[in-house]
Amino acid sequence: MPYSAEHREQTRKQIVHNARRLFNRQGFNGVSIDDVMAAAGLTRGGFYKYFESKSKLYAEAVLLILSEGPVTNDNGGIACDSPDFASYVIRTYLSRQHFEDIDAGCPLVALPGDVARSDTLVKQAFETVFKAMTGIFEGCLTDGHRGDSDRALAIASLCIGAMVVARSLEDRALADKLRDTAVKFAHELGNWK
Amino acid sequence: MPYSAEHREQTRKQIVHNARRLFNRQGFNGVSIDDVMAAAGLTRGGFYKYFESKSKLYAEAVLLILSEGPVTNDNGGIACDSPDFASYVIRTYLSRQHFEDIDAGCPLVALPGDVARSDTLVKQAFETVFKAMTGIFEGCLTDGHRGDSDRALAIASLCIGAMVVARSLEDRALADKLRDTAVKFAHELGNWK
DNA sequence: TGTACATCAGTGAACGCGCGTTCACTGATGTAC
DNA sequence: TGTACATCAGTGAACGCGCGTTCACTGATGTAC
Repeated sequence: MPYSAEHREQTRKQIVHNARRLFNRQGFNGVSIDDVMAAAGLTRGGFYKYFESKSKLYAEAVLLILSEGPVTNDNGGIACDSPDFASYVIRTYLSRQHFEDIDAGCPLVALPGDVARSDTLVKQAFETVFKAMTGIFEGCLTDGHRGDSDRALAIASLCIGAMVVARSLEDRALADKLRDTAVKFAHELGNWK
Repeated sequence: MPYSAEHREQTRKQIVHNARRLFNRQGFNGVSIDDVMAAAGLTRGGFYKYFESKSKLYAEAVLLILSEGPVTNDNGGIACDSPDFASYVIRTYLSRQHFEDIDAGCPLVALPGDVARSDTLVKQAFETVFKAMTGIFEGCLTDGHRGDSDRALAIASLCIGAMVVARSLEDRALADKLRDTAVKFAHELGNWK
């Protein structure tokens, strides 16, 4: 039994990690298996020792935001069902840093068009991430809005929509305005300060 | 001078028209020039008699929603600065028909990821369409919100975000709920009934 | 009215390239003895 | 402790295919005479 299971796991992680970065930046069709493997320090041929297909890798890369995203691992020290937490998430999501950091950014922003044209597995991965996001917002609703899952859907849609559009505009000033505006109205919808 | 100018214009229109349909469904990389020309009843070789590059065609196809979209040509007989018109646009935009009619749908929904990775000209086309949409909403704001361009940006982001995500989900019921919810909150944000 | 012709819309082969996937192989590894 | 070996991670050539773009060409057209 040569090579440890740990070695295999490590290599696999390297591949998915780099795939996520590349897919986020270039989209599904813009990234080749060569690209992914080279970024992981390997060559083309070994890919199918780890993944059944490019599509399966894609689905896994989309899910990576949940385990390696900025929000899940680091709550900024705030209780995860408080208005402050919602505010923190919104401001982080719509920050200039997230706008620019496409590599490690949210796949909901970088890949929706791609995903709409992909297979079931990929859409399910996308859905899982989206539900995680709306779940966060729903958990932070208080007062008369507690448990208002529709409201959480709307807030998430607003945040995602604003970022998606912002990244597709040529006018940087308008993109900035769009982010700021979305922060403001997301707070308004959630009744957060 | 063989062939009329009209003939040339007609052929050009055929190409862009089919390109729009195909791009909306398959994205930039998913459509080949062969595909576009074949759909227009022509062959590959003639393409460059009409367009400088695939990218230029893409930009033009994105803009087509403005002249051939459902909203501009047919206002449903409602004054275009009234709350009723805003309501009509929102309901049309988030309708099941628009959800399913990807071919003739809004490029803001079908292509944002693609566009973010495209060149300046394409992003400018995207921006033009987006501004047209926010302009409609802004024109319909009344009462205390008149001229509140930020509010119009937020409403547009919400509508676009909801549709973009809805198309990328596997769960059809959740997609439907997302559309309905966006209709509700877009009305709320615009203070429209 | 009829015909020769310049124009240019449209053709289809070709160029150089990259893709996803397969496969026979090499060689590093930890284990058994 | 040292060595032979089974395992399998990783290699790189190959397959069959499609891409964006170029180009020499064909042939339908309306015009000039």
